[in-house]
Amino acid sequence: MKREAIREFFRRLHDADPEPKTELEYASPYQLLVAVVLSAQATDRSVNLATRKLFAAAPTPEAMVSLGEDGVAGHIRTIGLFRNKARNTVALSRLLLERHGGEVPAGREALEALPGVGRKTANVVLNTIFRQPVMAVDTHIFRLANRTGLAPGKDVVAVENALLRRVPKEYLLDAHHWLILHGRYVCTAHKPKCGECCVRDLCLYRDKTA
DNA sequence: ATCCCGAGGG
DNA sequence: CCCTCTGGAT
Repeated sequence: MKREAIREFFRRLHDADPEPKTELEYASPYQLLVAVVLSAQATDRSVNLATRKLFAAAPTPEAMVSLGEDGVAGHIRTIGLFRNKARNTVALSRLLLERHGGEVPAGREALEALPGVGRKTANVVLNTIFRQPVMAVDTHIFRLANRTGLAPGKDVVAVENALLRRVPKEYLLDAHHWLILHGRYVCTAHKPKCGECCVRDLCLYRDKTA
């Protein structure tokens, strides 16, 4: 996609949703971190159903450690990969208390040192909580970047770097959420809704059937 | 490359 | 039945 087309692409997403934000429910940086860890290979809707119960029982890292793996698992059983996620949630909470006074660290290295936190989760926290201009490339953004021709790449790191190079600076801070939301509701994996897409004319794909 | 792993949609 | 959902660790 050409430079001016990319600018127009984000201009339209901005007009449609001037202040995009995550649909994950959370009441603190700690809760956002946990919610993102739980969101791997799961829908936001199912994560929110689980975290409502989980955060009511354990709103802080101290309470999460007390609740324990089995206790956490009991609240998140309806999410896929729940055993790994329960283990990581407790271990991560323990590490936050030991190394960071129970606070969420603002650096990539410290975040990725936490169990269950990889590059994508760290980028979500850095962007959403600390408002840093980074790109968390998840399943939606990877698909959309390649399908539209916005920022093609073989793997997620290649797409991340392509986006950082190509997204205009003034849109970079919110680009993550615009792309996620567009991928979730319009540019879906199966049968994308090209008929109701505001950037269809800029897209490489342009579904023939819609 | 493989495993983890429930719910919802088609 | 199949695929997908804001991945990470081994």
